[in-house]
Amino acid sequence: MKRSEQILRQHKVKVTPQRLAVYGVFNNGKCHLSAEEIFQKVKAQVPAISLGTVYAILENFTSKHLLNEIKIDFSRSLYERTDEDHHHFLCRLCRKVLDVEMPRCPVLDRKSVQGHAIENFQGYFYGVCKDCSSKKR
Amino acid sequence: MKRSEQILRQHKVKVTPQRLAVYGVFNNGKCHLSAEEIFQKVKAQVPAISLGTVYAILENFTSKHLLNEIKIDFSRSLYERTDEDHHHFLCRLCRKVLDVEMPRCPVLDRKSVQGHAIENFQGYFYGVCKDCSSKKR
DNA sequence: CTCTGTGCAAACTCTTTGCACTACC
DNA sequence: GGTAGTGCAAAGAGTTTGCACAGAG
Repeated sequence: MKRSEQILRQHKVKVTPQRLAVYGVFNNGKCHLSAEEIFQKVKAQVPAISLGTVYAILENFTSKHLLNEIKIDFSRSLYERTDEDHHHFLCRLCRKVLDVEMPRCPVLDRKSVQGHAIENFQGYFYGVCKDCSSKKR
Repeated sequence: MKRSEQILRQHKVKVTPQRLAVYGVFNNGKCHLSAEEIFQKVKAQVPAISLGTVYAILENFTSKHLLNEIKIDFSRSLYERTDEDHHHFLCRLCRKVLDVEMPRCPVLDRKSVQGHAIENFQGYFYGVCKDCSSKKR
């Protein structure tokens, strides 16, 4: 699978087995993963990897816009591929984070607000998800 | 100033000097404060208060919708009065959090998305603020 | 009087840092 | 070969927890 390697190079990210493995974790469809989850998954491929390295790679990837850091939950960060365009929903009961597709808001296409240059936007919804509200009644 | 006391009671929050002091910290215009900042300000009025109590009060106030927890910055939470309606902007250079007034997006008035009940929304912009970009050139 | 809130300190979680070693380019 | 990445362990920040005492309703 040369594809991931190309993408890393396109983003001017130095290629290592650890980085390919971290990037590869996100290949299986849409997902939001914590550093710890990524660490566990990557260990299957690169057993010697350390959690510190995972954090270093995640920091590198987010600064190069390969990944987005999602801070919707109040304890840990989640990460996802940047190629997805949506908001996020956190259920206060089951703590699951769900993607929310919505009609694109015109403000999000703006390059600046009140003179401040916009590089990124995150929209977070909080509430109770469909599954949890149906369980209750 | 009986006003704060009334508001606390209206929100079914038991009134104590500590709680009045924490609530009072937000009286001076729009502000986003961290737990530590609130702790420091409240100590002026209630010297014996502890940081743990501040956290307990903040948790109580957010659950009763007296305050909003803002998790835009990746290290600590900020808190603000709920009566303000806006998004937030974090400057990646000076780390300041700014309010962003914008045309209200129609999706925000929805009570649910894809079957999930919405109780709260936070819109976070990331980038470089006006002050920092003017300093650079 | 009872139950919740408070103060204090220790514990916990997630993340960052320092340093020696490794390996991309 | 030089610079950036890695592994490990320890440190750090912010927040939570447990418990005994105090105070609101």
